[in-house]
Amino acid sequence: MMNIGEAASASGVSAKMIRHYEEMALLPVARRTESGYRQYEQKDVHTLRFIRHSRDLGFSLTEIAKLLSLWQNRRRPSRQVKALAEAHINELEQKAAELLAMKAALEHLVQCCHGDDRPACPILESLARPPAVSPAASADKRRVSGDARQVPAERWDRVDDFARPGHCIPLPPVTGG
Amino acid sequence: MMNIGEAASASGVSAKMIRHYEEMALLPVARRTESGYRQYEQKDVHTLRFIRHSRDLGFSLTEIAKLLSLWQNRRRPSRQVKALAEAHINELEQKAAELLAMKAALEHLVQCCHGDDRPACPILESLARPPAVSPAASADKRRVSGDARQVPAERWDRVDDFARPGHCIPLPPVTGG
DNA sequence: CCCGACCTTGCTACTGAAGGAAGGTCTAGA
DNA sequence: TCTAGACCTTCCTTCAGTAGCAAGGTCGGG
Repeated sequence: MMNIGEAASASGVSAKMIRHYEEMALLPVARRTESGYRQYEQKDVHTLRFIRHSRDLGFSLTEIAKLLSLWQNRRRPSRQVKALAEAHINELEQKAAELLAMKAALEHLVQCCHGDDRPACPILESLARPPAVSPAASADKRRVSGDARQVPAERWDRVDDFARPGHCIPLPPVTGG
Repeated sequence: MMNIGEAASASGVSAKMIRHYEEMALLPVARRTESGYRQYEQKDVHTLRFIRHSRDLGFSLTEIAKLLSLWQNRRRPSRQVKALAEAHINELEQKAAELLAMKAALEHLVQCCHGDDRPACPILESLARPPAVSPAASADKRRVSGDARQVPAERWDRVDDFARPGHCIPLPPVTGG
C-alpha cells in the first residue's frame, strides 16, 4: 500500500496525471485512507506503467482505454490487440510520411536559397506564389464559403506544390557588394 | 476590395482563421466598412496565401510570423530565411524520427503477436512489463516527487524498451480449441 | 507542539490550430 | 418588403497534458 507520490515515482506517471486519469475513468477510483489519501498497490502500479508505456508508443487515451480493457480481460483474443496495434502503426506511419513530405518540400526550397546577405530568396518566393491553378478550375468564383464551412478547396492542401522541380532561379554569384 | 469570404476562398484560409490570425496579430487589423465588415485587397490575399503555404509546410504560427516579417522586409538577408527553414527541417525530421521509432517498436511487438483467438499477447505483456532497471538506480527511493514536479525519471521515457530483441515468446501452434 | 513533506479538492490558464454553435446584424436579390 | 445567406462577435470544445494557485488536512520525527 502506498500513497499517490510513491505510485507516481514507481510508475513514471505524475501524481497529477494519476488523479487526472482517475477522473477520466481510465483508472478505477482509488481506495482511500480515512483521511482521504489515495491508496495504491502493486497492481495499480502495473496499470500505471501500462498506461505510461502505451503513451510512450503514441497511443491516444481512447486507444489506451481499449488496450487496458483487453489487458484486463483474460479471455481476449489477441487478434483484437494486434488489430489495434496495427491501426496505430498505420497512423504513425501516415503522420511520419506527412512530416517527411514537408521536410522534402522544404529541403528542395532550401537548396535553392543562397542563404547569403542578399534579399533574393526562393523560399519566400515559393511561399508567396499562388498555387498552380489547374485549367479546369477558375470558372465559378462568386458566392463561395459560408462562415465556418471549410473552404471549397480549389486545389489547396498539397504540399508538393513546393516540390515541383525546376524553379531554382539561378542568382548571379556573390561578387561582394 | 472584398469581404472576408472572398478573401478566404481566394487564399485557401477559412474566414474563421483569418479572424483568428488577425487577433493573433499575424495579420494587420483589417479595414472595416461602416457596418463592420472586414475589407481585404489583393495584397492581403497574397499574405494569406503565404501563411497558408507556410502552414502546409508545418511551420508554427510563431515561425510564420518571422517568415512574414522577413518576406515583408525588402532588405532581409536570405541567410535568415534559410536558417529558419533549416531549423524547421530539423524539427520535422526529429518528429518524424520519433514517430518512426514508435512505429518500429510497435512493429516489433506486433510481429511477435499471433493475432488469433487465444489470449496470450506479447504486445500487452510488453506494455505491462516494468522498464529494465539499470543496476545503478534503485538506491534512493524516499522523498521523491512533489506534486507537479516531474517524475524523477528513473529511466522512464524510452521507447526502445519495447524494441529490445529476443522477447518473442514462441507459442505452441494453434491446434484448434 | 511544531516543522516540513505530503496529500486533498478545485480552480485557472496555457499549449496549437483550429471546429462549431449561438445569437445578432447586414446586404443583395426577388 | 422580405428573406436567404454572408457576416459579426463571443464563447465552448478538441487533445493530452503542464503548470500554478489557494487553502486546507495529514503524517512522521524531533
